Order: sequence, then C-alpha cells, then structure tokens
Amino acid sequence: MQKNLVIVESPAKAKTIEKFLGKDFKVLSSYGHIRDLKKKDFSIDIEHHYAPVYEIPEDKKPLVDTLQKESKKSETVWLASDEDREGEAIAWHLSEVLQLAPEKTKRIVFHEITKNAILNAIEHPRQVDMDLVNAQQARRVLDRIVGFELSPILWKKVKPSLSAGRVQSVAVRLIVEREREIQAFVPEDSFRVVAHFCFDAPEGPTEIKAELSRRLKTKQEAWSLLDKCKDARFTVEDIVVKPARKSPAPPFTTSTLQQEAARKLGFSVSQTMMIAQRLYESGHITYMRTDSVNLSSLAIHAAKEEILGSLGEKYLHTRNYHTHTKGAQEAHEAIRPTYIDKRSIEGTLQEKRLYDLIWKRTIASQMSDAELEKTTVTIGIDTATAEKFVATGEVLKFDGFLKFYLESQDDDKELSEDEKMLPVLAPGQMLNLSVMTATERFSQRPPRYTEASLVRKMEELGIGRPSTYAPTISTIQQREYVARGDKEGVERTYEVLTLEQGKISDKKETEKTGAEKGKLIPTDIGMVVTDFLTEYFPDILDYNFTANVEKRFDHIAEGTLDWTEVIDKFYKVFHPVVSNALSMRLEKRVGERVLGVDPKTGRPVSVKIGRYGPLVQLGLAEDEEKPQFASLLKGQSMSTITLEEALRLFELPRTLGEFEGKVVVVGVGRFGPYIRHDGKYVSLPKAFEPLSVSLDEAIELIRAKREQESKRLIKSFDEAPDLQVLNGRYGAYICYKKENYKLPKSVSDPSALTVEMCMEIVKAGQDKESGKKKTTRKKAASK
DNA sequence: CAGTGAGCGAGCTTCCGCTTGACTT
Repeated sequence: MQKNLVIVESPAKAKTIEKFLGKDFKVLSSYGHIRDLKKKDFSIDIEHHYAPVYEIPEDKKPLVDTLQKESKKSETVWLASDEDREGEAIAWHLSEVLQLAPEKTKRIVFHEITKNAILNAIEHPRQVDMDLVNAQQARRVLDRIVGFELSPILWKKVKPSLSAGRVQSVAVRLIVEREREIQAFVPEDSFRVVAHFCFDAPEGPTEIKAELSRRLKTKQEAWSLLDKCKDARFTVEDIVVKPARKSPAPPFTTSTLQQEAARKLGFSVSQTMMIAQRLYESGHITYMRTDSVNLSSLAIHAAKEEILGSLGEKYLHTRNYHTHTKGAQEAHEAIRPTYIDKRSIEGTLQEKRLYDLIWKRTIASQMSDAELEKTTVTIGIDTATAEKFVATGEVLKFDGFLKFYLESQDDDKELSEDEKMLPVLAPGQMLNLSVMTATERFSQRPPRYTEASLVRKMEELGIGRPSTYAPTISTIQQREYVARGDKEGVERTYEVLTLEQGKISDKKETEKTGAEKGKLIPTDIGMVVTDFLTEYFPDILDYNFTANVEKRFDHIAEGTLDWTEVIDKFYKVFHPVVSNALSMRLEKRVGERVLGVDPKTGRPVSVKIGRYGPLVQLGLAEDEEKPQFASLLKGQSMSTITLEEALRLFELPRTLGEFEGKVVVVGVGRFGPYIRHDGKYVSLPKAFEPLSVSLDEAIELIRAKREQESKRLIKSFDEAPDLQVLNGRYGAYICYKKENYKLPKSVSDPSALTVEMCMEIVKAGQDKESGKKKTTRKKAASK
C-alpha cells in the first residue's frame, strides 16, 4: 500500500516534485480540468438554481480511471492544484469525481517549485475552499450562458457557425473600433523647425543641432520665422544639466513575453507559447502561463550570484516586483530560467533565442538602474525673442541593467532622433546659423493592433487569462471576424522650407505613410457582428463588463455573496433581451445596406452578409424574376463598396473569348478567382483582377498550368497502373490508388524508384496510417 | 478541393480556462 498520492495540474511539475518528496509519495497530474459542463447542451438547470451539469470529457476518461485506482491505493491524497480559482475548482472536481473521503484528503498549495516550499505546504494542509470553488462555478456558468445564448442569435440573424462570448466579442470590438478611428482620422499638419549651428571650439569647427521649442501651425508662420532668422544673432542663453535614471522592466509574464518576443524576435503569439512550452517541458524555464512578476527568493539569490560573479556589486540591485494587473491571480512565479546560472541552452535556434530573451530580462530585473545625464541648451534669437531653439543631449554615465536588456517600444510612435552627447558650450556664447529647415509634419493616426498589442490591451482591461490569450486570437481569426493583413502605405506630399545663406527656398517632397504589416484588420463580418452586439447587448460588449463581474466573483470567493444569486441577477436581465432579439423581425438583414438602383434594369442593389460571406444582390426576393447574387472580391468591403463597383460584380462569370476552339471564362468561386477552359480550372494569381484580366493573359496562365502539369509525372509503371511517382508542392511523392505517400528522406533520386521500392514505401505508409486513424477518428468524435 | 447563396428543411454550429497531445500537408 502506497502512502501518499499528490495530484498537480501539469505533468512536468509532477516530475520535478516527485524528486523532492521521496519514496512515500507518488505524484500524478490531472492535465488541467478533469470535468466541465457538458460540451453539447446548455447544461445549466435554470429552474433549479442554475445547477451545472458536468461531464468527464471522453479523452479524460482513461486518466480519471488511473487517478481513481491510484487514489484508492493511497492512505492520503494531496490535492496540489494551483492556488487560484480554477485550481481550487480542479481540486474540488477531483474530490467529487474520485469520491475522496474527507479524512484522507488534503488540499495544499505552493507558489514555487522548491523543496522547501513543497515540504512547507505539506506541513500546512487545509480543506477545499468551497467559496472559491463557487466563484469559479459562477465564472464558468456565466460564460456558458453568454456564449450559448448569444451565438445562436448570430446564427439566425447573421450567419451560421458564428460565435460570441464575454472575451472574444470584446476583443473583436477593440479591433473594429480602432479601424473606425483610423477611418475617421484627419491628420493635422504643423511645421517642425530645425536649425544647424556652428561655432569654433578649441578642437576645431563644431556643429550643433537644435529644434524650435514649438511646432508652427501654418506655412506662413514658418516662413515668417525663417525670414526673421535671416540676419538674426543666436546666443546660448541657458544650459541645464540634469541627472536621470532608467529602471529595468519587471520579469516576464505571459503577456509581456508575448509582446517582447513579437517585437524583438518577430514571433507570433502562438509561436511564442509553443516554444515556451518546449522550454518548460525540458526543464529550462518556469511555467509559461502566469500573470505574476514575482520571483522566488531562490531565483533572486541565483541572479545575485550571477551578477556578482560576472559584473560585481556595482551592477547589483535586487528587487521584488508587484503585480498591478487587473484580475491577476498570481498562482505561479514570473517566467524565468529554472537555473539562472545557465547562460544558454541546447535546442533549436528559436528555443535558444527565446531562452536568451528570458534570461536577459530576468537578470536585468535584478540589476542597477542606468544613470544618465540629460543636457538641455536653450538658444535665443534676437529678432524673435519669444521663440527659443532647444538642443538636448543625453550621456550614459553608467549602463547598469542596459548591459543586458532594454525593453522595446512598439513602432507606433514616430521615432525620436537618437539623443547623443552635446559639445561643450558656455552661456552667452554666440552661434552661427548654417542651415534652418521648416518641415511639414502630420499628426499620426492611431496604429492598428498587432496580436501582441491586442494581448496587452486585453490584459489591461482584465479580459482573458494567460492560458487564453493565444487561443482567443486564433478564434477571432478562425471565425473570420478579423484577419492578419498588410496595408499599403499612401503617398503624401509635404513642404520643406529651407533657409541657407540668407535665402529661403521652398520645395515639395513625398513620403509613404501608414504602411503596416501583419496587423489585425476587421472583416465585414466582424464589423456587422460587433455593431449588432453592441446595439442589443451594450452591457456585455462594455469594456468594463469583465472587471465588474470579477468584483462580484471576488465577493463570492470571500463568502459574502451567493453565487447562484449573482447568476440569477444577471440572467433575469440578460435572458429577456436574448428572447427579444430572437423574436424580432428585421426589416433588413443585419448589416444590409442599399447602394442604389441599377440604371439598366431599375432593380435595387444592396450588400449584405450571406451564408458564405458578404455579397451584392440585384433585385428583391419577392420580385417575379429571381434576384441575382455575387460575392464581393478580396479587398472590397461592404462599408465602402460603391454602386458602380457592385454592378460590375454581376459581370462575372465573364467570357473572355476562345482558345483552341473552346471558350475561356473567368469567374470567382469558393477558393477565389479562377479561369475555366475546356473543363479545367486555373486559379487567378493575386496580380490579376477577374474584372480586368485579358484573354491573352488568361491563355498565358493556362499554358503555364499545362507546363506545370506535364512536370508533375516523374514516373509511371506499365505493370502497376495504379502507381505513380509525382511532383507536388512539397517535392516528389508516391500516389497509389488515389492515396498519397511521403517518400523517406533516404530516397535521393525519385526517378530511380522501382515498383518494388514504391510498394514498400506504400506499405510502410499504410501501416502508419492505420495506427493514426484511431486517434483522428477519436478527435473527430470529440469535436 | 470546387465554383455555392431564401420557395421544402434535418441537424449541425457556440462559451472560457485549466492542461498536453501527436499530427502534417
């Protein structure tokens, strides 16, 4: 009979802890939640105090069986899930499902995975905290109610298979509203005046650059200042030297790691999480889903040793950081290297780079401030005494933590001139003007969100958790509410006035502005759904909704509120709005817009969302003649399409002419624009537009496709007509009875393959396939 | 891969937070 069973959430954690506890303890993992509301049904009994209907998901059953057996064998079961709302619920579900007797069940928590922390936890067990569990049930039930009541409204009113929820709908709203701000943005221009002065210093002629202390509103104003400066005397009026400090950023949380990995390494949010997961599993870093900036005393000590050893005491400044994030639950440490003395690790390049980032950030957080000296020089103009030029310089006196790490800025802001050292000057010193320019500058529109900056905003609003940031971002893209995309910049002209050698000249220059890559852009569906939800459910879409309900969850956790009453209060208000929204008959479809009348037929033209996305419609459903439909093209938007553009869409499919006696037709299908000829399809590359592509271009594309086709067949065999060696997008492969098989790496020349060799590969592939099918089928069933 | 979409209409879709798989084309 084994004495003790400890259950934690993560298997990697289980492995480490088992080492600390010795023979009398077996440590297993629950792999997160073991029980949840039933997947399919609403599963909340409204009539009976919102009683949740739980089930053990199919893929968790074997695990639960194992836990069952092991717990029966043990004298004491230690529930060691995380110390937060979800962790407490996991502990409770475990004790319910495994039917653990209270006298042999103990709840323990620890914040750091160290031997001391765990032994200490074992010394201080407690019972499962039902108030905290109820706070979790309230959270879970609320999310189910919101998600499962809102989504069906969208299926009926907008499009099937859409979804809405407390977190995702607000995330989409942020992106939609930002896009509208950008559309409504009117840039304001002003003139930035910069002067280059020169003077004779002991070491030779020296230059200094200074900027007028304010921007000038108009060209006239700029001109008149430059005019005044033609014969002006410039004098150094004041020199101020001020010390300044910069402090390091706190250690990484999930959200800050995602942001920095995006800025410094160019990783997507999900990529960062996958790489971090691997680092965690191989024991290199602490847990990667955390909202805490706290470091264990052990880690701080290790960082201290590391800094003292390599740089000395001057660079050391240990600190404890505190979380100010809304709704943070701090069940884990900050993300840091497990062994801080490990400067680098074995692994892929990406793993190494991410580890390096985490290492530097952790070490820097325990290092001294950087010390700077900021110098400000004010330069007066005798012909315009109200105006001043200002030159600023910055000198790094002591690098401190900057030796390792500087947090990046989003590229949102206009880059400031890099500040550097100023030459030595004295008050009263005269300066000669060499050149002065007044350049027209424009105020910047707000930037679109990146995945990482959206995460930052969500965290700020307390929406979502470290474990859901990445999944939420992929959900809103999967539902086609938003898409990652590039925006081309626009050419803009601006004016530059130059004063040089007593003469003012005036010229126009051009620049590209507003180009963005990989930013989140809302789709028509995203905008229509957001408008609909904010109109009917303003409370849910409110940026403070989560923060407000979190307050109530906190009261439940403290035991001062009953969870079913919180849900009841919410449901009594929410559900009638849902019923109302479902029953109302809409004059128009949600998001429908009438563009005008087709001059040819006199029939009305409108845009709306159809089952497969945005479409234009010519005529009405009740007309005797059936209406015509056409999908919007890529790059077109319901909100900006004009009547003329819409009418042109009805020209598709369009006959271009004949080639080899057969018609060539261009159209737009489910997979984008295509050319059809002689029963064969060729997709239209991005560079062409279906409305403007010519017959000659189409023929060219058909020929190119044929050329590619002809290269497709590498080898066929007379004795085995079902067998072919083909050239595909990913290189050579074998096709046998319509199934494809990958070639092993050992095959260097696919054209040398024989029937026997091929059949061997096919057979190996089939064996693998049959082993795989079981799992894929299971996946499909659970989906 | 397939180029659709209100007149019949079954049955499907959906939430958020905990975890890690075992897959590739």
